[in-house]
This record gives sequence, structure tokens and C-alpha cells, in this order.
Amino acid sequence: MLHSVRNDDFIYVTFHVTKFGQFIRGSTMFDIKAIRDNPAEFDAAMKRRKLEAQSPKILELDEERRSVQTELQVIQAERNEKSKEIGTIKKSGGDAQGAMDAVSALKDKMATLEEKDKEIGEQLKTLLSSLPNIMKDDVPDGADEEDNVEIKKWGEPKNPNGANKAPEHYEIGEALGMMDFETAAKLSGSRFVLLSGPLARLERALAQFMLDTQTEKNGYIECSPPLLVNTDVMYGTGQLPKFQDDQFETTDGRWLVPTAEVVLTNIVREEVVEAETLPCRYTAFTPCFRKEAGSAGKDTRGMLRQHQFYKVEMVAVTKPEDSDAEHERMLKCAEGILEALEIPYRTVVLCSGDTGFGARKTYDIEAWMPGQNAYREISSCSTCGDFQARRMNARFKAKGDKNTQFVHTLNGSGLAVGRCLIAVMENYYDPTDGGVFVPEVLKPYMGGLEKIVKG
RNA sequence: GGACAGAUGGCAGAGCGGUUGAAUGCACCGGUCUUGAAAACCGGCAUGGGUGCGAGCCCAUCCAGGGUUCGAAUCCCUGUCUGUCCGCCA
Repeated sequence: MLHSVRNDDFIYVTFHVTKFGQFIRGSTMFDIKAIRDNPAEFDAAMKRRKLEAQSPKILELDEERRSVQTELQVIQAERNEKSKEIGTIKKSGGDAQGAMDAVSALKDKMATLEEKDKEIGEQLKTLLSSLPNIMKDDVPDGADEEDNVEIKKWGEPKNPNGANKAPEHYEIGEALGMMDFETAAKLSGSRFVLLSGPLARLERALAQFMLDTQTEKNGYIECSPPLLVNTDVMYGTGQLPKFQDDQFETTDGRWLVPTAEVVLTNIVREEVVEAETLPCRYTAFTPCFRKEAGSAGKDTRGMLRQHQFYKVEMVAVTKPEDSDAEHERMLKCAEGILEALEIPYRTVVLCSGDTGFGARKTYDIEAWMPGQNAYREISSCSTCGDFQARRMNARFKAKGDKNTQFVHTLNGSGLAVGRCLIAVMENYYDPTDGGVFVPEVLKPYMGGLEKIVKG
């Protein structure tokens, strides 16, 4: 349920998350003026998202609301004027009863209009907050992941076509005695894993290496953020209200972050930052929590798809004109990790049917996984334009400039640690003894260990 | 968890029922002065929305929500956050 609590176009909304009585505040996701000026363009953008034309309903509500507001404002102006008169009369000791009665008489009408305005605002907000971002023109059309377009391939995949298929990561890990799904299931249920010994350390080494690279080499600021966030924040990056079912919610109305993107991006929420401080680049190594509600039966074996996994995330906040270049830069920062680890990968541009709700354009990096004989997603780098910024009311201002503008936000995995662990295990597997070589760049993080072997 | 005290423009900080959208200072912008700069002086400077070709006019906003009132930044209730003290605890 959505309740608008202001009667202006910059709708502040309280979004009742039922039992907790929590609120979400944020502006509309789209420039309603732009929709008003060019509804056809907006409808075309939604059509690419496989949605029917949205502008007729939006504009109908918008028009209705504005007419109610105009009517209301006339009465409010009258009230304000009369009340001032009463003040003057009373000051000079006169009798203001007549004027007071007149203002009282306006009250019913005002209450009715206010109620109506609120109701229409709710409807409009409900509608708008569930519409996806407008994609960039250069996003290829397509139905699903089959239509994503490969733009880069790096490295030589081992055993392509499965000539002698390598074991899958869970076979390797279980054989080593360092990857235990049964115990994890006992502790937590399905889609959890217990790593131990050098394999647990390898995961930590990967994270350390990624974090050091993103901070020291690529200039991201390391953050150690809260992992439990409020409803406003989840709304800001677009997880709510539409994807509530994918999220873990606490009993006191907070949410476990599904990705550090949520916290890092919201650092600038409700801020007006100075233009000179942009771009802001943040990175964090955090656990991520996801219900994986819609993926029953998918990737059930192994640790590819878990309710909890580690990820090093990159977030950038830029001026509008810089976001495209920043997107390319971020992609390179992610790809650089796989190159340093010498793991073959390919990069694809997601097609219109596969691009996420909040993204204007997304690159996926897929690492080669010999055990599956396939490239699998290991990073996703998206540019969101001002979509999240509008939801968060995150703006910037140039020095000397009177007006504020919405910032642009970008996010990318740099990389998903759990999946990267899988890639390392399968790519560095030694069939002669079932061990896993430690990649060169990780050795310093492994205390100089060369190879993980059973024992 | 208990007891107080707060929350006002980019920041600091007055106001505590009636032309207060809000004093003042800092910051910022324009100008005067100066060889240039600083200082000094003069002027400007909140946000969102509606309406108009436009100068403008109108509405809303002083943490959020609700209430009292002809009228609320100011009074009352609830929530959130911050500070201080006490208790508890990794």
C-alpha cells in the first residue's frame, strides 16, 4: 500500500510494509513532465520491457491530481488570506467572528479535496514505483539470455566441448573434505555451504585480493557498511516494492542486504553533493542474502546459487555526462580481476529481455567453468542513469550553479567471491591428485601455499 | 532497557500561536575599490509544485505522521534519529 503524504509532484510517499508500519520516502522514478511532454517515447521504452503503454493511465491520474490540487490551492489561498485578516482585526481589538466562521466553512471542502489528492497520489506512486528503468538505445533487443550479445572473449577455455570434462567444484571440494553441504544443511537448510581449512582461506584470499585491487589500483574507497538496512534504502535502489519476495526481512522491519550495491549506493541518498567531489567510487566486501524465490530447482547442486554468499561490490556515483565512461571503466575493473587470476571469460551485453529492473544497460562477465563446460555469470555491471537517484533523491550541484541535478549511479560486482572460488577450483584443478593450485596472485594471501591438497 | 535534552535553509544558529519562508553569521554568486589578490563596502542567494509568453502570482515545506486552532516552526500525541547520564552487553 502506498500513501502519498504531500500534494506536490515530488511525491513523498509512505509505503506501508504491512505489520511494521514502516515508511518509504522517495520521489517518483520518472520525470512526470517528460512523460507529459512525450508520452509516445515513454510508451516505446516500456514496450521494450514487454509492458503495454503506461502513459494513458499515468497521464489520466496526473491530470486528475493537478486539477484537484488547483482547486485545493484556491481554497487554501482564501483561508490564508482570511486568517491574516483575522489577525489584523484582533490586533486592533475588533470583532472577527464573522471572518472566523467563514474560514471554518471552508474546512469540509478542503478535507474532501485533500483526501482525494492523497488517494490519486497513492495510485500514481503505486503505478510508477513498479515500472522498470528506461533502457539505453544501444541495448540490443531480445527475449532472454539467449539473445545477449558477446562483445569480448579473453583467454583459452580448457576442455571446451567437454572432451575430458573436469569435475565440478563440489566434487573437487567434497573430495578434498573442505566443502560440506550436509553440515550446512543441518545448520541452516538448503543452499548453504560450510567451507573449511585452506579452501575457506582461499575464499578469504580471493576477497582480499579483489578488495586490494579495487582500492589500491582502481581508486575505490573501501567501506564496511551495515548489512541490515531500512525500507527506504531498499526502495531507493529498487529492491522494493516489486521484489520483496526475494528479500530477507527481519522481525523488526529491516532487511538483509541482497548486495552491497544497496548500502553503497544509498550513501548519497537525500544528499546534495558538490560536483567537484564526483565521481564517488565505493567498494565493499560483504555477505549477500537472497531468498532465490524464483529459482527453485535451478543450480541446486554446489555453491553456485546460495542464500548467502560473499561479494566485493563496486559502486560509482557520477555526473550524468560521465556515467557512460564510468560504466566502461567499471567493467574493466571487474574484468581485471579475472585476468589477474588468469581465468578465461567472456563479456556480454544483456539484451532488452534480460536487463534488470533498475538498469539502463548491463554488462555481464561470465567466467569459464570447466566442470560445467560453460561460461557462467560472475559479475554484472550496470548503469542506472538517474533511476535510483530519483528514488533516493540524490543530487549534485555545480559550484555557482543555482540548480541541482540528479546524479547517475552505477554498480558492478568486482567480483562475486563464491562463484570466483568455483572458477578457481575448476580452472586450477589438478587431475593427478585432485588438488587445486593456488593462482599466482593469491599466493601472498595464502601464506605462500602453492597448492590445496587433501590432508 | 531507564531518565533527561535536542532535530530550523549548503553549514552554524535565532525565533516558541498572527504579513516569519523564517533574524544573524559563515559559505557561495555579482559588483565597487585594487597593478593583481586579500580586506572593506554594496547587492543577491532554500526546495518542490501549480499557473502564465513573461515580470510575476499562488500552494506546500522549519525531522516524519497525526491532532488542537480562524491561523502552527511555535501547543498536544506518536514514531525516528542525535546528544548526555544510568543499567546491560560482544
